[in-house]
Amino acid sequence: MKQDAELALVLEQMVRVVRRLATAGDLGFPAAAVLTRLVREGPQRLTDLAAGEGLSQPGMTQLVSRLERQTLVRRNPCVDDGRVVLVEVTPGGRELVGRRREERAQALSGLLAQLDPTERDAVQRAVPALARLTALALAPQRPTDGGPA
Amino acid sequence: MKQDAELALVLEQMVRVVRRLATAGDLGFPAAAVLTRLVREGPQRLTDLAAGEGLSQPGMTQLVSRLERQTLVRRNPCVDDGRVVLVEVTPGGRELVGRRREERAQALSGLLAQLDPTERDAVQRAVPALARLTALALAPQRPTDGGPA
DNA sequence: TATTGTTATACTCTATAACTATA
DNA sequence: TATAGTTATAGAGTATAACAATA
Repeated sequence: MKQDAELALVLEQMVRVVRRLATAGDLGFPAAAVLTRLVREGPQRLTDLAAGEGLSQPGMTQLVSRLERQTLVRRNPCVDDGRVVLVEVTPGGRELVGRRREERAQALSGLLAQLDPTERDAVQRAVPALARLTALALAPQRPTDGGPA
Repeated sequence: MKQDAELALVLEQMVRVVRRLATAGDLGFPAAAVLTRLVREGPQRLTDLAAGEGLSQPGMTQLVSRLERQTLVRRNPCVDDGRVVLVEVTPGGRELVGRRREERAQALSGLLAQLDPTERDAVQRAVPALARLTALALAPQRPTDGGPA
């Protein structure tokens, strides 16, 4: 369908837009995502972070090391299990997440303000559906399995 | 506004989704974008490609070099001006763009099929507005300048 | 032996600075 | 001198394979 192709194009443009929406701290998308997750969900094991962000475990080790070097996160040992590392956001990291959220909100509302009321309305009506769409796309997909039995 | 925050979240999720929508040829997002542009618009100068994709000129030199190594593009000299390089997609590159487009369309229509008719409708109605939104966001922004004089 | 995490290595993506070649 | 492009260098982001430490 033609609509699908247009939607695909718009989605790809969005990728570019989102990457320019917030730039505080000079963090890339994955670094910001990890930081945001730590703020939202509290300290986490490295393995869980990797799984949650769809990265490999070594990839997450390195990302966390970079964030640690910038003192945005801390590695804490786990008392129950000597193997696990609990990653925790620092006050500085928390503050940066807040600033990015601000930036993003500012930029976005500036853009929305330039749309016609009709357009704004169309976008807002689509948000729940788009949220469902992304949730479906990001859910662990098992094509031969219709879901939980 | 609360809606803005939700929209921002959805947009970020979209970034993840788009990156998983098409994987043929193992190309990253920028590589695929350059290739697609070359298919759509024909041979281009390196400088124009860099400007069009929002990369630095050296960045584009390297990206084009990688694509050339994979024989997805070719560098051609320009007869009018010995300094310029015209980058052209090869048949293999063109074919790969086609395959990726297929993949993406498949994945996307699979996702849309899982939405309710109401949700699908809401998404489709928002596409033009979202296109405008991304166009606004990606336009060269000069806050103190209302546009071409 | 299985799990958690790190190190080693390699590749893409990206920038700035310095350079070459052509106009 | 200005423009087009490349090379040098550095850093983020990502993967797989091999390893160490703990359970």
